[in-house]
Amino acid sequence: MRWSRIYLYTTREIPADAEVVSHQLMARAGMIRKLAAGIYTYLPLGWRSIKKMMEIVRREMDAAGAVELSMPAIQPAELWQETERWEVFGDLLLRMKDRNERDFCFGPTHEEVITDFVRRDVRSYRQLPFNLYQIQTKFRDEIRPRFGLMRAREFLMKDAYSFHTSEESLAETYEAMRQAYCRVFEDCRLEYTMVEAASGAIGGSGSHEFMVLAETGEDAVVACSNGDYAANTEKAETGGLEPPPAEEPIEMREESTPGATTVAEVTELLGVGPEKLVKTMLYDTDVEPVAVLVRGDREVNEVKLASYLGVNHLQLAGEEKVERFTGAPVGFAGPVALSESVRLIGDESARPLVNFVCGANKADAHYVGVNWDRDVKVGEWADLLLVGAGDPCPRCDGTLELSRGIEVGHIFMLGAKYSKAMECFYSDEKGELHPMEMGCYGLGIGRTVAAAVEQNHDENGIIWPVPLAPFEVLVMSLNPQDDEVRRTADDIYDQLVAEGVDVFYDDRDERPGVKFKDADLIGIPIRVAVGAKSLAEGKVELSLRRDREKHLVAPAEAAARVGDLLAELGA
RNA sequence: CGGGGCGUAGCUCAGCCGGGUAGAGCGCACGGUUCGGGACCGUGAGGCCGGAGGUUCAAAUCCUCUCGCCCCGACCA
Repeated sequence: MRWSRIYLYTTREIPADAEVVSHQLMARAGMIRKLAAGIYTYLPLGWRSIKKMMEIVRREMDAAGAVELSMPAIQPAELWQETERWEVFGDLLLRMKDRNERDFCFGPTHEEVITDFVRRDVRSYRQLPFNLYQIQTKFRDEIRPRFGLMRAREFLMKDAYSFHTSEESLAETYEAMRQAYCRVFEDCRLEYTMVEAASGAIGGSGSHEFMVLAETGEDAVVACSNGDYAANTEKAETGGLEPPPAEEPIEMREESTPGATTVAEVTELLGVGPEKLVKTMLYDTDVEPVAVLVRGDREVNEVKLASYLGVNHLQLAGEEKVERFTGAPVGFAGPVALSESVRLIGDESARPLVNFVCGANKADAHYVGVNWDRDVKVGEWADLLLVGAGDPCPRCDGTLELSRGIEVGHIFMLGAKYSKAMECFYSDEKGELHPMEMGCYGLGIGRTVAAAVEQNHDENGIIWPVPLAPFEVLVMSLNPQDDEVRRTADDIYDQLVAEGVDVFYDDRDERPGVKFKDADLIGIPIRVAVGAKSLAEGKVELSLRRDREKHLVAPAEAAARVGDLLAELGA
């Protein structure tokens, strides 16, 4: 492909709304352009990288026994009402009506659609298991789209769904998918990690996320320094915090703490450490108000809390509600003699505390010397802790480290959640009906490509890993008005094309400086520069985008040497 | 949805506080000089100042409403 023929315009300016480097560089390199919030055009250069990503995914899905199909993007409301997700998804669903006023949505995922047609076709255990996938445009009306392709509203995703007669069979396919995902991200040359994940609104038992590690990642992940545990912080557990030293219970008494509404202020005033405090967090849920007790120096994990309570929505109670439940302004809530209408749940982090401090449910006062059972009874204890760096590993004696990642893949063992709700049954050998066991496996195409840019760039532009590069080789004529230069560059380009090399040719009538800058920006891994200077000595220049080290070779050898370099890069 | 910010040339932005001829850089067109890391000189085109209403002799500028975009938060198969 020649630059003069492709539609490609780079820019020096960073678009005003591009915040993260992948968005900035892909926009500047003429790969993507925003049409509306979270909605992007993939320009020819960007589309080439996207297509490469899709081919890698197809190859691995096919190899793992999945079969490709394509389902509708527009889906009728009735299916979503069967699983109650028409309500659960809320505003995330882009809803629309057809001319007959029937409700539809633009599919954000396809569990309902696939379960619907599978239940029409599949009757017998003999037809199971199978695994179907598609690569398709999805739409989720995110509250806050951002970061270019990393968090778009309209996006490309590979989603696969498997159907089984048993959990064992599901586990087998789940494992095959897990390995296929690892191969995909390895094929892309990305630094990634697999973590245990919270399964969220989609439901199900087991779930893993694939995270590409990057500073700009929106998810926090923890990993044990010994490598035997990694999880999304939304779900991560700890090995249990160090218990406080044993003490004899002392008498509970009230202390005046005027204006001390934060843990820091209370501990300062009373001269105790924050780990001696019990923080009482009041939450509003769809069902009932809840008070969560957590050690003063720690935070509540709201995802764990929502999943423990089995609710979809939950938020910290507002000032008014806090006053209504505790009879005190925000900052003085405590479990002692708290309103009966509030469900009291203790986090395990607070359980071992003795003689602790907590709010007195009245303004400007805290209790000290509080003890469980004697002073306050907690009916429920649960793990609701947000893990932090340095916490003990739940699997070994290592400690947990925090890092950030971009969620590029997520696989779930759904179990029978959808098959039950939608009556997707099969009959077994005895003719008895059972709901099918299901798995689903998502992988963000555009997001992975953006993640690759996050991980592979420098101050001059993108440094594509070969598998995702829009082209593998760039030939540039530095002085196209010079006949010999142009002829030599043409020859090398033609030769590479003839050899089937994935080559791009900057044949534009531009100054060398412009071409070098553009070459760095679009980040094609191998560069062949043909210019009057080196050609006078009978040479052209080969270099890698990654190290920019120049190698002079005779024009006649250029194509062969490019082949060597490609082989070295494992293309 | 709550808090904050921004909509002015194709792009990035000044001008707005304190109302009075609409600007810069980049890009684009033309001419010339250049030609190995985003050249230089000259000339030029290009704007309903997001939209609607209001105040005023006069509005990019002040007021009201509205639409869009961005940031922080809540949310996220």
